[in-house]
Amino acid sequence: MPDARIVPDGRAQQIAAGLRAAITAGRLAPGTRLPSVRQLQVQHHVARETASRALGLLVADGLAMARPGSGTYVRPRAERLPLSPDRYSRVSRQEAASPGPPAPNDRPPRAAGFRGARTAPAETHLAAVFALPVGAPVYERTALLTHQGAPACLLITHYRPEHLAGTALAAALENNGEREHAFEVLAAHGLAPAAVTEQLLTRSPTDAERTLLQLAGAEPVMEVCRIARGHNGHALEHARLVYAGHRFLWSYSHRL
Amino acid sequence: MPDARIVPDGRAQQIAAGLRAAITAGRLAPGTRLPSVRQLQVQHHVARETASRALGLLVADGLAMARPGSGTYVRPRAERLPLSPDRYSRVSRQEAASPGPPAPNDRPPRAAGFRGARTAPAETHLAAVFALPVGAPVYERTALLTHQGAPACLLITHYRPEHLAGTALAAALENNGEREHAFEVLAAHGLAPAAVTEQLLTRSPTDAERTLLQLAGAEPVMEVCRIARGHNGHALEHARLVYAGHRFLWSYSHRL
DNA sequence: CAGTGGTCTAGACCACAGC
DNA sequence: CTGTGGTCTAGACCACTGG
Repeated sequence: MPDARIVPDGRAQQIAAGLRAAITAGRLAPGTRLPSVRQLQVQHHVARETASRALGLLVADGLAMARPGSGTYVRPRAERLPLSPDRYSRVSRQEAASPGPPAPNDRPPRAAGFRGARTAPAETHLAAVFALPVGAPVYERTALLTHQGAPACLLITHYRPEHLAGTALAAALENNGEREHAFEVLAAHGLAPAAVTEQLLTRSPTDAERTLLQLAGAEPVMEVCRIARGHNGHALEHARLVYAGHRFLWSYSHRL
Repeated sequence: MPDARIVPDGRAQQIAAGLRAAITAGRLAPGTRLPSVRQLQVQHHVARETASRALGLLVADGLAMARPGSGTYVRPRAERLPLSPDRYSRVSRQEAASPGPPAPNDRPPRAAGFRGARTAPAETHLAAVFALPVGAPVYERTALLTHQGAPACLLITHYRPEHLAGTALAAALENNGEREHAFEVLAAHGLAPAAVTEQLLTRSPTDAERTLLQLAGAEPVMEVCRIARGHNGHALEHARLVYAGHRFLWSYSHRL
């Protein structure tokens, strides 16, 4: 029961602590190359394995990234981009007039990387959302969204097939992805969402997510399940988004 | 640039993969003791260190927990408790009539463990929220909330001192914590919140959080900054909550 | 090519759990 | 007391980077 483990000691932890302090204090700027395994080995009079473990601890913390064959580098710390439901209703007048400081990088993630679309059978959860029988066909789109040039979010979206199959809306969604939010495309085709519910959870990434989102060490993902409904309450869109958790900030307001 | 690392091989990874499959497939029930380091060593003809690393990978994944001197055990997977802003306005009629299945464990976390209260000087962010000069005194409460007997959430709450200092409200908040949400206590004293904004972010826990919340491996925390405002728009409460991220699910609805 | 991180080995010592 | 996980050592091989 006494499972304490307050603060583990050990040579590897000590070496890591020294570097960790230097990084968080800013003495080692992002992008700087850390001492190599062999340098740490002689500096601290430890075995190679121990020095390697010390750097491994920093990588696991997300403070550093290892590039085999090159070195271990201080990881740049990205600012968190706020995401709020306002972005669903706000018209994208981003590039309006002034190129001033108020809008440096507050553009939501846009599609890039792979994209795909297909018709797939609905599993139980999805079928319930759309009030369809299990196994009924649904229209599915997948995308990898990027922000500031880096992968930011995996996206799987589902639609009712009768809304999309062979319609202009489907083509519009295909050719979009770079410019405007899917909600704007839906609205332009007479399917404006009237309400959105979002469920958020945080967890460790899978191996696939870790590589696709370029996550380091123990950085978590934020998994968001979003359901958009029309004025009649029927589901228009079901989206499952897996964000690189360290790059965003989710903001919600509620009147009591 | 080609930083792929699709799926790392290595003996330790292979051994871990076998156990991981057995766990996720349910062949190894939660609570089961995994093979010991020395058993794995002879079973797979590897060095002790390698077998130890294999178990370490499972612990890092949150699939297992190591109890030194005893063994390594399959970690119980907790259900996620949904949290939605509804809980702020819902009257706590939990123990009303039927003890049926609809309300088994959907009670929000309640205070337990340490609690504290003091007056502290406001730092810049807090001062801005309360429209006070930096360094002005604010009333601060800390608590460790538990759910189903396990630590669930660290809580730091701030209030304007004139609302609390030496009032019945302060005493009520002190003596509460077990029964009702702080908002109900505030409302009972004429300070009913009219709007709430919440900012959520996910990150790796600090060492202190990892021990206080009994987090295993790479399990992330969800950090929530909540600001409750009265009808005049002035901040009534500022709360910073750090949840054990794997045990909850945050739910929000929004009308467009 | 020399230097990098990643991994494995065989052996050792420690602190702790539980009988 | 035996078995447990945790850690360190000294040495080795590998695949890779980058001049």
